[in-house]
Amino acid sequence: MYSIGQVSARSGVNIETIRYYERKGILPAPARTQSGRRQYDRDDLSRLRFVRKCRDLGFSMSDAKALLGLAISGGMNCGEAKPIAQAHLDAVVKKMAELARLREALRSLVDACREPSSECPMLGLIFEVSDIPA
Amino acid sequence: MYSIGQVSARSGVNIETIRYYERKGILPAPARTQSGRRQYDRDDLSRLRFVRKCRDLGFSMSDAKALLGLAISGGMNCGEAKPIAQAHLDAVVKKMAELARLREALRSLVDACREPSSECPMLGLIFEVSDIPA
DNA sequence: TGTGCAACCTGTAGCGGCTACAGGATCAAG
DNA sequence: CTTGATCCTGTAGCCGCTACAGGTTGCACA
Repeated sequence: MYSIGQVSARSGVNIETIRYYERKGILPAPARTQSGRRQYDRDDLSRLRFVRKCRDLGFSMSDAKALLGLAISGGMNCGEAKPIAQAHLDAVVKKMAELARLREALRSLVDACREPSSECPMLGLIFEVSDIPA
Repeated sequence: MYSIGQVSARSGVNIETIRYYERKGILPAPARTQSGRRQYDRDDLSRLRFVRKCRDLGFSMSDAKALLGLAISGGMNCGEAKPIAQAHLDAVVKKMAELARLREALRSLVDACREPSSECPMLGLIFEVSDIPA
């Protein structure tokens, strides 16, 4: 039996965040002591760590909730879990492509500022691109 | 002279977003007609497009505000603009590295689900990693 | 047994960057 | 003169937390 402070320390998840997960229904509400304090058991801790791991992997909270549900409900069926992970993987790959474009655009802007000029070419470029066509 | 709808169409920025930028002080408040409607001139439109371009480049709103300020205030000095862009570029590169790690982790999880199994290995892996050490 | 402080509780508000209303005023065309 | 598009303000919601305020417990030590 752990207090919220203890599961926080053991999971690396902020106390406020744990309560937040509970409020949002990501985690089931744990038992309470007579005075109303949350009391977590080993399974509660495992679930919290699972959610934390999902978040570390970049899954949304609703994905984390769904995956935890699948993991808990005996099933553990790839049929449902894999597409969630695959979709997230696809999103990550897509995001990386976007960032790569951004990086190149930023590089060319920063490179434009090689020699010190009173009229910053970078700012000029941003203005140019946004010049009035019509 | 453009209405807010016209600058929205010409800049590709949502009407509500334009008003939001004004509220947040990113853009200066434009003139108004007698009846209180916003009236934008060419410069207003240029500024809006500049901000939009900054946002497209992934700059934060406060960066966009700062860059616009530098671009407007005659100065256009690289000395102030370049570090902002460089810092953002660094952040983008860092973010890409994070995403690359994520992508590999997700790939190995998804790959674990090659052969159909009733006990999804992916979910097992997430649980494993979050197993109770102490 | 008192006392002091750490840890807990609930509820609410804030962050960034929008988006989406509600409920009203105004404009321009038919 | 009516209709419908466009505009106005103000407020609330989204995500995933984080940070309070203001109150109750639990526990160690004198």
